[in-house]
Amino acid sequence: MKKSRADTAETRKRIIAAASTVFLAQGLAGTGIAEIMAAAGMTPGGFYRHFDSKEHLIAEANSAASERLLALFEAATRGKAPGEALATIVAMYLDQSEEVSALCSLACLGSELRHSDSEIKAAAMRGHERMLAFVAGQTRQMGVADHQSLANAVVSTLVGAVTIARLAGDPARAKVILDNARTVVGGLIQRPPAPGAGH
Amino acid sequence: MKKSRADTAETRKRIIAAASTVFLAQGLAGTGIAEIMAAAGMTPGGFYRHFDSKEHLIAEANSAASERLLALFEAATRGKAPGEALATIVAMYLDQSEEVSALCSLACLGSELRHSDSEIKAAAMRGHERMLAFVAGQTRQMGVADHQSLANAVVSTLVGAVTIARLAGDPARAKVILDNARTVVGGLIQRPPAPGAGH
DNA sequence: TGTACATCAGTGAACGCGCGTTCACTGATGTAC
DNA sequence: TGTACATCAGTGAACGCGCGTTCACTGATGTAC
Repeated sequence: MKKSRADTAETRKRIIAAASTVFLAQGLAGTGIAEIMAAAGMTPGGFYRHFDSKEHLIAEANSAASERLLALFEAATRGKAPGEALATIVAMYLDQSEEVSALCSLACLGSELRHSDSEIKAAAMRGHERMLAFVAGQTRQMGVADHQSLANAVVSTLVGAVTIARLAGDPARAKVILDNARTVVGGLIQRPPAPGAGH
Repeated sequence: MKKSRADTAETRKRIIAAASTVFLAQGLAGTGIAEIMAAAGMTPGGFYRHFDSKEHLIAEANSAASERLLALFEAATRGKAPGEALATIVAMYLDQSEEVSALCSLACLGSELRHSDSEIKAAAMRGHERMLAFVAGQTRQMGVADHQSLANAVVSTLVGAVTIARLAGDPARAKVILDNARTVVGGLIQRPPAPGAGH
């Protein structure tokens, strides 16, 4: 049952979309090819018509996830002033519903990606690069002196807070972690640290 | 070849110590029982005289890791003034050599722990609790208004920065991430945000 | 435009490897008398 | 204190399950003429 070229491309996208969702939710090791294919409405054997290995799919799924995350950031901040825009994405990312943070490979898969092959790590780091560039674009427009440092630290805080909050079984505990991160990052954005304050 | 009770207890500790090191370095899924036992100088079969399952060992290895991390923090800050003490552990944790951060379950295993069973997650969160208590103890003594919020955000930033830095294959990239976190956290400690600044 | 054939997406069973776990066995330690 | 026996830490081979991957097969699509 050969499919038309359009159908084939469509199927490939469907597999990546399914993989992206399931990997982020269940982890890399915790998700099997059969499960992903079932989520895409297919049987395991068909997988290898589209990808050479699970590793290759993981790399593509990560790229797709960062694509979606950045698209959300851009859609939510279009036309907003830099300060407001940054506050918006911080709030979105740290929202307890995890609608946004569940798309972030760094927070959902961070430690697992570290032990994956270099192609996968490179894809994940491109995601970090893009997120960082987005935040740094905001801090730069806000006129922050060392806008790169601040942007980098903000991204680290967001990723760390969500990583820990996802670990906490207790929603109340997760809320405290996310709320505190939001408060402190919010303060940081409104009143950036003086240059060289770290030493 | 039965061993004396002291020997048995010693062996158990040796397995936990080996497991703690190898798990943190290679990840949970990436480390087999046979490998841990070899690192402890034994063969796989002996494992089950000491532990019911890999899961139980993981929980104990995490507890041991947080024990060592906190012991390092305490040893390094003994007799120091709160501000100086906090700056010291931030610098230790964010050091690129990873001598200290390599002991932190949250940064090394964060996303993998999330999909482990609840006993393991509980052990990891006890580690977070202890680290948070240590940092909050410092910020409280420093007279920070909302010392709990600040401590929570500092811990999140440390964990996030190390998680991302470990992912980066490039040491220069890792250095930038760690340095920026140190600079911004340093500023935060010296000049804490005004209460309610986040909104 | 029609026809014959090659291509190839998808199926579903089977393979094979890795790894957690089990097991029969060994021999030194601890205990009962 | 000495002797006989039970206990049990550790060995190393084997088991068995899960999962990534392969494979023979199907049948619809695309292409050559």
